[in-house]
Amino acid sequence: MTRVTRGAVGLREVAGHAGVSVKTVSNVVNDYVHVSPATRARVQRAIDELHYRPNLSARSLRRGRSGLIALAVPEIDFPYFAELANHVVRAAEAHGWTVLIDQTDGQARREDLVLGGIRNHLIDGVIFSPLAAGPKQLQERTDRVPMVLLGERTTGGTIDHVGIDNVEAAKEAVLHLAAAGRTRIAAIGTQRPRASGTSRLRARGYRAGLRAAGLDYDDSIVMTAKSYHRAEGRSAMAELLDRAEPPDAVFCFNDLLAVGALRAARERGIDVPGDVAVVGFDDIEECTYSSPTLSSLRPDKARIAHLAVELLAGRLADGSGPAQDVVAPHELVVRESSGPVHDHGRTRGGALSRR
Amino acid sequence: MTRVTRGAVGLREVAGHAGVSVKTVSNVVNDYVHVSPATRARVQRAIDELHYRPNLSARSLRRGRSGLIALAVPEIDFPYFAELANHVVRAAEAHGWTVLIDQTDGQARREDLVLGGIRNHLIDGVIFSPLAAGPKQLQERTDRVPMVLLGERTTGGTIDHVGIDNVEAAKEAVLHLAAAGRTRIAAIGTQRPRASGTSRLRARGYRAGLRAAGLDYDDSIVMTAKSYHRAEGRSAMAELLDRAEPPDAVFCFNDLLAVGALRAARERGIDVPGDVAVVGFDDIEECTYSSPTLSSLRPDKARIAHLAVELLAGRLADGSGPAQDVVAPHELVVRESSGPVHDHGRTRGGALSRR
DNA sequence: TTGAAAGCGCTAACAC
DNA sequence: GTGTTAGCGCTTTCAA
Repeated sequence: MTRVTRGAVGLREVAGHAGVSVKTVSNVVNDYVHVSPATRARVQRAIDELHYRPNLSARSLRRGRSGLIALAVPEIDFPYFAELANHVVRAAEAHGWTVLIDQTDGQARREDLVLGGIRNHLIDGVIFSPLAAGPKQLQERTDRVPMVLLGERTTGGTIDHVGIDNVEAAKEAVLHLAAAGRTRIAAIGTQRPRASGTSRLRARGYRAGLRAAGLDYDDSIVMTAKSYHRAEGRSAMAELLDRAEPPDAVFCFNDLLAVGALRAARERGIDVPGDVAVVGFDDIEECTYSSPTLSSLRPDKARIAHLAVELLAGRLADGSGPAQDVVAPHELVVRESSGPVHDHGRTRGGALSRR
Repeated sequence: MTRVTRGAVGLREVAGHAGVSVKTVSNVVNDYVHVSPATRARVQRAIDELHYRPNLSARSLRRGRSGLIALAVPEIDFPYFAELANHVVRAAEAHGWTVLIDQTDGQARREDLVLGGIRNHLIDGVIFSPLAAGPKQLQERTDRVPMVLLGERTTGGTIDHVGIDNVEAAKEAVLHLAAAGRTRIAAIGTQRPRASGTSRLRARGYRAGLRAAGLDYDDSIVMTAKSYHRAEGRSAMAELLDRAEPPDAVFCFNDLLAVGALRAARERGIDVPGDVAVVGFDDIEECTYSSPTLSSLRPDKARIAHLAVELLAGRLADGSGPAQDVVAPHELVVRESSGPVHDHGRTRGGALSRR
């Protein structure tokens, strides 16, 4: 086959144009030290004139590193994941890495692709927030690409993990509600018994919180949510509020559920926090602007992203060593939805509530 | 240099294991037809046993196609861009493409990198939503990678473009407010005079709407916004409401500004829509759940994403042809924030408003 | 239907 | 400080 340039200008063309060898051009492109200023200038001019750009596929093949990492999340338009992605992109930048988004929809089939190394040798590492995949699938992966898991800690896992203490965080939320005098605290967001992920941990924290507050666990006010979208929170809350004995507080396992719950309350003229307090989880920006503003558990997303990227960096520098498990801090942020009930709030709540 | 396998298993190893040539394995991997079932089965078994995964960098280098497209947006955690990214990822999937996120922060320097072909030969195309880059920069790009622009149409551009009719959409929003009897309609979201992007188009539509409704343009109630974040909307609305003659309606150039505006109103006990109506732009999901729910202009995001991806696909199949400019549909969605004022709303609004 | 071999553009070992 | 060259793993032309 004869040389076909495909119209692309490569090192060779630049070298020819500058009257040097490809190696020298490569040295300039890669900012190597041992290039005389004069040569460097000449090469740089050739690069500019020919609009040369290195072929990253070729570089990646040769170096064995692509400078790409994948972020595999259920849905990029979930505010939590969008905010997290933002932080991951920024943290990755510090290493000169670009982030590639893998949207799994939380489907087992698509998560298996991530675990199976669908993008082998194209990405240097992957940050993975699994929904369907359980500990077994995670252990059995055959892929060699460094991986950092987000979300639930796979007990005894061999894969690096970054997360917050979900049980403790959920417990804090419930204790906060109890301390505010709430005695009938519902939960929205449990999932099918064997579901992996954070829902189980938050449910455990919810029960622990009730216990610590001396409150009884009432299965009838624990609502499952098929997904963590706003619509699910709305319908679950609607069901709770339409009961004969509605709760006086609700702990939602994420903020979208909580926003949906606020909506359901508003539609019924039920005052939050006057009649029912609401606490969410994730502290997405929407919490600060909803009406009422939404109390929430804030995981340190920037920290999580930073830690995940640094763990990857560590694996890339030195693949060996035991799996690490890093716990990022969290914090309860109290806002109107579970804050002190003001007089005018009470009055209005009383006037409007219970239709 | 001797063969260094780096521990990775390649076509060669599979071929050896299966007792066939490299070409045959390649044929199997690429689902070519002329492979006998027996051979295929044998090769497949070798692939499974060795956990072979094709090296995508090598494939990309050889084929000249990577299967990667970039989506370059200001911030991925802007709900509009997150939702758009979701649609782009799905649309790209239909072509077997993976999406890589480039976050520009709307900074000229970072947008120039996109235009300069920072990821040359690594991505097959780029969907770019510029903020800082003007028509000049866009025209002068030296990169050969197919690009589709989102947002403002660069007049007379040589680059494919997908967008909605921003002027018409903004006009509709204003006419809707006028039809509801509002006579003092403010705007939030203009930017510095020479700013590119959609803000100028929406400002033009705003003025056109006022004119069509027979209302005067009042510069004093047209608020600039440095960015399109919620906080900006809140402070701009606060300023408007604290005036001696506050507006009776506000058109915000995006939904985040509108959400911030709702917050400012709520903080002052001013009823929406009783005292002031609010309309946003983008129709992010948050609109459906805010209190009150938010009227908004809905660009068909799925359509935009689909069209952008298809334009790229067209360029990849046949690079030639004139630049295309496709207009996606939009629709005004009226919700509580600008809908009819109900009695109980009025009463409550009256009770609470103007402290 | 399968095999042999060239070469995509780059980096890095080695020579000068 | 600069040049020569092998080869990363794959696809593809050409031959068998």
